Amino acid sequence: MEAPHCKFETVLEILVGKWKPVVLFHLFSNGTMRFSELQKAIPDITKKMLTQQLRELEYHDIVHRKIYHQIPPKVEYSITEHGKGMSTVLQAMNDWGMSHLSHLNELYGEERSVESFEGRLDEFTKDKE
Amino acid sequence: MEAPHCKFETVLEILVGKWKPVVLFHLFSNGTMRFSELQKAIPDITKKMLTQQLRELEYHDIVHRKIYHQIPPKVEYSITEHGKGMSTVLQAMNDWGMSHLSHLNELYGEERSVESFEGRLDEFTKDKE
DNA sequence: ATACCTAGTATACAAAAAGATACCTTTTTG
DNA sequence: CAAAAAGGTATCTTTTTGTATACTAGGTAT
Repeated sequence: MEAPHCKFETVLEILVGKWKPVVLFHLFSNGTMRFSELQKAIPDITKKMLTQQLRELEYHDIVHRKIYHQIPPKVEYSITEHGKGMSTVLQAMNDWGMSHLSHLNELYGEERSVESFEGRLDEFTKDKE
Repeated sequence: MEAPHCKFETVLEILVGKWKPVVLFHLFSNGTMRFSELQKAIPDITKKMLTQQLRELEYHDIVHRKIYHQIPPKVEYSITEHGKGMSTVLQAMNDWGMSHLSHLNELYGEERSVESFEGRLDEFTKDKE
């Protein structure tokens, strides 16, 4: 059975936040991106949220922030070496996540998607046998 | 560099929630547990929260709920077969998480812990460089 | 002189998640 | 008759997250 001996919460700490997955996705895919490029890539995010999520990732040394002292300002973000080490974990999460999605499809039918989880949950919460 | 091609969010969906990690930890460790045993194992959780987290895990077919139709009621929770398949992911998260913790310790000093992340973040948010 | 550029910050507000507390069920025990 | 037992639900309040909007800095182009 292999009980995991706790502390996967550390990874959660890093990834939790509405926009962190997308931000990471873009940085992992594109390498180095400016603040404004990230904004364009994630149209619905506000500056405040983008800044916040980036700062949290920077705190965990997942993302590096390079400031060019110019006017107008230029700031580039990229995945740190330490951050790259997380990619195997993300890959593992991704792979199992995919198979989990098809498992959910088997259970609840095809008209499922990650976004519609909540709606389904309500129905489910009602007692059944 | 190996860019993870997205959708690790599915795993986040399952694990996010203040009490999910602890609940899973106990179920993975102890096998089958009654509602009240979980409550005792996690003293600060309220019934409402425990129920909610369990229902969400049940929805994802990670946790199974077995009802004994007795008075007083008896309900047992356990990890499903599908849920056991997640243990490798949790293990990966756990392992990298541990190394990440020591990395943080190198960066910020020993008086660090998972719980004190936030306090540190505030200091960090202020511009540096 | 004014507008524009980028990468933010400040402030106020709305929405979502979590906490506190009380109540319900049905049978057995005192 | 009242209390206890286990596993909840209902309702309300508080806390945490996220959104919307306006504003800033300092130099360049018009």
